Amino acid sequence: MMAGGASASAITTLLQHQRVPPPPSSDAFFLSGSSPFLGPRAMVSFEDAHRGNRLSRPFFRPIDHDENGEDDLEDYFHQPEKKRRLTVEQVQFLEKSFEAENKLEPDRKTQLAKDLGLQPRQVAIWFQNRRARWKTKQLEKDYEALQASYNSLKSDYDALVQERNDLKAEVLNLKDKLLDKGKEKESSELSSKSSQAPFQNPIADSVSEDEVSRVPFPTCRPEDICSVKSDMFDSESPHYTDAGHSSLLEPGDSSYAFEPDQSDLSQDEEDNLSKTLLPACIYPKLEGGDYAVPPANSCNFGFHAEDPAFWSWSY
DNA sequence: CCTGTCAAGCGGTTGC
DNA sequence: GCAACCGCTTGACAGG
Repeated sequence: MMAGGASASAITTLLQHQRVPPPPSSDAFFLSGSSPFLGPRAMVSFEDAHRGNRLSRPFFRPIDHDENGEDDLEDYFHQPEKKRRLTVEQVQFLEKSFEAENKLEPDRKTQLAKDLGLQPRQVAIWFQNRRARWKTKQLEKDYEALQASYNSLKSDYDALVQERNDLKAEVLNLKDKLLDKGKEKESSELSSKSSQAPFQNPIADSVSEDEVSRVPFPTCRPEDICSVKSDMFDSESPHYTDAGHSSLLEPGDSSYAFEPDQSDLSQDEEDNLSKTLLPACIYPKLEGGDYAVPPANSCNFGFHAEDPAFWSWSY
């Protein structure tokens, strides 16, 4: 934190080149006298000097204005307020002070005001505005970070969708082969055991063709999966568990940020996806809402694409 | 003339 | 109740 006392000399050093004509005599009371920050464009308000009077007027006329006699002085005090920017040096010093501490204690405010030749209220206003600007920039940074995170997750998600579609096609293909095998077996058994009840293919009877893609996962036992799965899956893939589904994909709301091909996703799946794909790190707290509670490792989806527990949820 | 920036105004909120 | 703060807005000003 920058002590106010140390600032005066720094300011003097910084601005010893800047000399400003004295203000109108009637204003002298409000000035801190020798401050080198009384730049030509500095403006202070009567408001603080005359408490309660909201009419504000500049203490200083810009240096490029002529100052000729009482008429001008009269005009000066009756002109509507003209806003004047703080000098570069004033702003520099305020910036340094802001970097040290973006909150303004009363003591520091009065010291800064004295050092800079400003009204304390001006210093307070400058800090208010500066905090607002800082917040705006921070929001922009956060937005950019969110955007980058979103793009990354989106591309990951798209890749996974593509992969899932490929796998689904492969499963369909293998199911067709199973059906063919079943029919062959049925015909051979019919010929050899014509007196017995006909073999019933569990898959063919329980799943209609147009619903083949919606076969509930429990009908597909892990060993079945292992037997039909492609070499895509490592047979030593570590953790197939029945609990895998629920632990990875928690129920959630339907605030889904993406607009992917959702034609074959159930609402629950979409919700789960939204939870999985939008972790807390990119979930700023929304007004009146709570943070979503994503899986702890959801930044990488919390699972490997090869994990059967993962790919099973979509079938 | 348009637009961006900034000091300041104003109303609402909060903490003491 | 008051002071400090915040969000939003206004008005002056500068630069393209």
